[in-house]
Amino acid sequence: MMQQQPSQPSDQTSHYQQQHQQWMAYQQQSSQQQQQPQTPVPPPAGWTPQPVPPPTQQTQPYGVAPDASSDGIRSLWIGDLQPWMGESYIARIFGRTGEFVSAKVIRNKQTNFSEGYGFIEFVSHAAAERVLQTFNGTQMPSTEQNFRLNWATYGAGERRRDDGPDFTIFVGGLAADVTDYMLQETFRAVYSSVKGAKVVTDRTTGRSKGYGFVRFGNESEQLRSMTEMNGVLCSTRRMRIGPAATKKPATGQQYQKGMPPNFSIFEKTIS
DNA sequence: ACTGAGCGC
Repeated sequence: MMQQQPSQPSDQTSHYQQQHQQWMAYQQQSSQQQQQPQTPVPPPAGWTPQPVPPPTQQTQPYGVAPDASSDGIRSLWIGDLQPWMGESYIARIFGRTGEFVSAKVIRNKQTNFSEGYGFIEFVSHAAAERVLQTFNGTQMPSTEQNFRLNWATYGAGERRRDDGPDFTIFVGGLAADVTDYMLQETFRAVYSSVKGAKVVTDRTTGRSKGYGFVRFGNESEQLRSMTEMNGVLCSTRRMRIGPAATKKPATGQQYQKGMPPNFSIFEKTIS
C-alpha cells in the first residue's frame, strides 16, 4: 500500500508561528494562566492507521477542576479530527488556556478508530466561549486544516432528548472563511429557533465547499428566512438561500440490512 | 466547490 505524504515538515515552521500568534492573542484575553510543558504535537507524516491501545484511564495532565458555579454548557464539540488526533493532542492544545478540563475523542466500539469528532470540557461556560471565539476557524497544529468547533448540544453525561423536528434551509455562495458557528450566529441573531448550522467541507482537506445548511426548530422562521436572508452578507459574500433537499426520508427505515447506505451511488454511476 | 451524515456507553 502506497501512502501519500499529506504535508511536509519543511513548511511547518510558518504554521507554528501562526499558531503561536493565535495563542498569544488568546492569552491576552485570558486572565488565568498556568505553566505549560512545551510538548510538540506529533506530525501526521508517517502515521500508519492502527487501533489505539485499549482504553486506559485517561489522565488529564493539563486539566483543572470545573467551576461548579458556572452555569450553561461548558463543553465544545470538535469535528474534522484526523485519525491520529487523540485526547493528548487536544489536551496539549487547549491545556495552554489554563481553563481546560478534559477531552474525549469518540471512537468506534468495535475497531476503536476515531469517529472524527469529540468533546472538550472547560472550567466554565465563559472559558468555552473564549476558546470557541479564539480558536474556531484557525489552523490546527500539524495540519493544513482549521479547527471546527461548536457548542456541544448537551453537557457530559446528558442524554440527547428529542426537541422536535428540524426545518432546514440550504445556504449557498458562502465565503471560504465562514464557519459553522459564524453561519449559525448570523441566523440566530434574527431567528430564535435556530438550532445549528453546518458548512459542508471536503473531509480530507477541511476546506469549505461554499455551501451549508441551517436548521430551525420552527417552520415559519425557516420560511421567513428564505426570503429575508437571501442576499444578506455573511463574511464577505451574499448568501443564496434555497430549500434543503431531504437529508433523511420521512419514512422510517429505508434500507434493508446488508444494503449499503450509499446504494444510490451505483444508480448515479450507471447513468 | 451550490444539497451534509456531526453530539459522548
